[in-house]
Amino acid sequence: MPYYVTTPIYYVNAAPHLGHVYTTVGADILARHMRQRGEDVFFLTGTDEHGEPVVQAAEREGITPRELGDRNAPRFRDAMARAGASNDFFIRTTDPEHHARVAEILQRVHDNGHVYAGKYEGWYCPRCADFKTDSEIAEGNTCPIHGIALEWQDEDNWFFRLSSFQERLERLYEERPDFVLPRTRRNEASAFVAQGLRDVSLSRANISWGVPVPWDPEQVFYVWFDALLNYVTALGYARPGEDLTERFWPASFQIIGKDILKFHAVYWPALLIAADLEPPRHLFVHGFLLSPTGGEDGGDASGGTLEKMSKSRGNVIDPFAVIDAFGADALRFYCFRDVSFGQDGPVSEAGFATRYETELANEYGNLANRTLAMIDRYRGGATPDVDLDPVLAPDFDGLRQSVEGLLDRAEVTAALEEIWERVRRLNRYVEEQAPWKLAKEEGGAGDLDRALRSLAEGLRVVTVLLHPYMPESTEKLLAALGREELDLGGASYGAAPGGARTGALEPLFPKR
RNA sequence: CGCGGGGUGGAGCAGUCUGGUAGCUCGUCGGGCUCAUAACCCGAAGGUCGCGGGUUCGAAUCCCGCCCCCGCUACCA
Repeated sequence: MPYYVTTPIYYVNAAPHLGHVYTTVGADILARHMRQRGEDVFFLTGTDEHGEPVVQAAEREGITPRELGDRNAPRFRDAMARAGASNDFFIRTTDPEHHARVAEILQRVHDNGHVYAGKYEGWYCPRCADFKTDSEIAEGNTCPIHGIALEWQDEDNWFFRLSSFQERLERLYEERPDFVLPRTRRNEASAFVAQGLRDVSLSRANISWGVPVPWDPEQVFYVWFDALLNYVTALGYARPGEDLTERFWPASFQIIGKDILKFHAVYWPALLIAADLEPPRHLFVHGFLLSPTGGEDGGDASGGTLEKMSKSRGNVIDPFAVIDAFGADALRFYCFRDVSFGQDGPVSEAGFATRYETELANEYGNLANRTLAMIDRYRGGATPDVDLDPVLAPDFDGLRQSVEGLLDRAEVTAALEEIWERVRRLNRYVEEQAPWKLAKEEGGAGDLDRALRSLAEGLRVVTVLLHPYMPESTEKLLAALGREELDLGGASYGAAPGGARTGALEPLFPKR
């Protein structure tokens, strides 16, 4: 089955931060998991480079918008690679192929009768060459950027008949309750639509940085429309000489943050329908990573209050510093372990340190270490080729199916918890069996064989399942176990035979 | 004002859709073990699940009302 997963495209007017990494890794976990299931996967991320904020950011730095994009887009590309993203393509909205396809699709929307000429009215800053929304207007009706008085103006725009899609959208939410996940987000979107929709302006006359309107080249499309379409346009040119649209559209999962819910849950499906395209199968809306502020040192979540991380609040965690110090796997694990995917939740350096030490180092890393050490010590580095201990079978029975079911709904955190319960189970199993005692007992050899073989097999299963979360570490561990197969079909207790040669392994998550 | 969330032992959360004597992690206290990254395992203390009413044999879970916190309220890519 084709499986297409996307992240939002990131706006190049600022530097990559943890929020970008979070979204991308969430999508990456799904992509990697589906590849393990043998699905035909395409995973897209990229950058959004048009719009007024980019023009202004470029202005401040004395460069052109294109130069700003050319400088910052690679930063995002590199950032995602460092976080372990396995995206199949990286789109930039400045790609000429994207421009061509946006023009083509929106021309179709126009020809289908969903576009009309209208007047956009609002408070206008002549220096910004842009209209301001209520929230963007500073004290005394001035521009927050330039501090000058705003003028009430209107401009001739093209409008998209969003209002005419109200009924179709309501039906979409009704007929496909899982279109927007988690369910609470669907309720939010559906309630918003039920309040009634206004048409939205589709183009801008006063700015030239964007995709020109094909039937009115004096204007460019409003950046949101050009940006949203990336999910479709990329499929047209990601593989040279091949059009993947038929194969992968509609997208299986589009991962977004809750701040852009409206654009994706309302504008986006309407636009697609207007263009004779299908809405995506699922939108998954994640929450924000919150950070303690106002506490003494910001390290203790019990201190101040929790707020969305942002540079201006000075409460950001630098993901790249964490990756440099602990590795991408540790960061990936932490973000999806400590905060339920889909909800807001607090993150902190103290929380990271705790999870790293207690779970990655002590529970998982140490489990790997003691398992390999015992196989080496008691059996010369060969996993005994004997029958498995049936006592563990019930604990692993249905695990793979359960993880698959959860990840089918992008329940990334719940799936991780399922797996982690088995990591703990295996540590308990070691205590129950006490191989060090069996090794000393007369006639304990058979029991010891069985315990070591079962332990290695259980560890292999959880490691295969953990691979999407921590790709590097799990591959190292599987190599040390002598079973490198990643296929999810092998993620059941007893799927791999005994008799593997184990190898040496440095601590996966060394303590600091 | 309207809409959408949330309020669960010291901290952070799950459970609420599909009612059935409250669960997880961290922290605290006590015990066990020695294979292992002084890791691991077991046990204990600690909660009237925001408040009030209702439905029910039975409610954190369903219904009504109220209080407090957060987000959204249209072009924040």
